[in-house]
Amino acid sequence: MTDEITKKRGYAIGAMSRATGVNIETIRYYERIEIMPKPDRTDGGNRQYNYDQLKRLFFIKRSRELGFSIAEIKALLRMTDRQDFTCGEVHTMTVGHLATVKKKVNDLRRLEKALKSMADECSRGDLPDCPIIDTLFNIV
Amino acid sequence: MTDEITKKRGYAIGAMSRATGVNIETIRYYERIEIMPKPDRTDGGNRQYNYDQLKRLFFIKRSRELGFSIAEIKALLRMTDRQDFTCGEVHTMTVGHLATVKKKVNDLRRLEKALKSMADECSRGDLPDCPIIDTLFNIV
DNA sequence: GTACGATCTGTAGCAGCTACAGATGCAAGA
DNA sequence: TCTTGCATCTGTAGCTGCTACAGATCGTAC
Repeated sequence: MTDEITKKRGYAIGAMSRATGVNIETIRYYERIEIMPKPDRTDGGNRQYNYDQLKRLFFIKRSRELGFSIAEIKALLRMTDRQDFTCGEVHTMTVGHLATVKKKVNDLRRLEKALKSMADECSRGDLPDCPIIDTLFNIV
Repeated sequence: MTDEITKKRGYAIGAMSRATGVNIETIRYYERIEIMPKPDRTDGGNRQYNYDQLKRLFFIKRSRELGFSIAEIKALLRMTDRQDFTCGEVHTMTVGHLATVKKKVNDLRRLEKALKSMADECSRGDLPDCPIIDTLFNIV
């Protein structure tokens, strides 16, 4: 945590952005879609965030990095906001998400294989005659 | 190839869709973004495709399944349309695409690991106390 | 006081579709 | 020939998750 981020004061949106690595525009977007709360404002109208909001933004950032969709994050945050979640529920969501990630990995690996075999067949020649194009163009 | 799809006649958009598995709306979208040509029309104004256009749509479908972006497909099609491509160029594009796919696979596998270890740590309990949420919420 | 960066709002754009509404086209059966 | 009913038409708006402006104001250091 840098000097400008302590638990004491409020943070401007730029400080939030630097602290979390979330783009300023994206922070405002998160407010608009209501996964971040409306923060306090200075007299002039600039946003002033507090420590809880910083933690929340970190939560969102990390969840996004883990591939959770905004809808999933909304569900997680709703649970934590209400404090009515159980560990089991969270586990279920995580495992569900894990399954979709696994599926994506599998899909991409098949795809990788297909691309690789296409590329391997190709002579890289100078002629407009290419097994890659042929493969893509021929109707099975 | 079904009965309605032969080289002889023209195909309505629905036949194209059934033959390739590409959504009707998507076919019209491909026309709009100019990766599919404007087809002939019946007197009443309905689209009538020919065999080349069917092959082209298959090409697009397959390329999309292989994860090529529309921009990449545009480039490939421009080359084949002009007949001025070389096999080497196509190979380069394919290998480039292969690299981004590999990177995606790696990213997703790291993600999968992280999710798995989070899920494994979780006791699936009935309490609102969850190591997953803790992990996501704690500021490092 | 002034300068200059930070922030403001509002809107439009990106990819790659998908989903309507409301109006026609077309083909098969009576 | 008429009718029924699915297929297709155009145009526009929506989806996800941002990002990128423009043009105005805020805030702070000198």
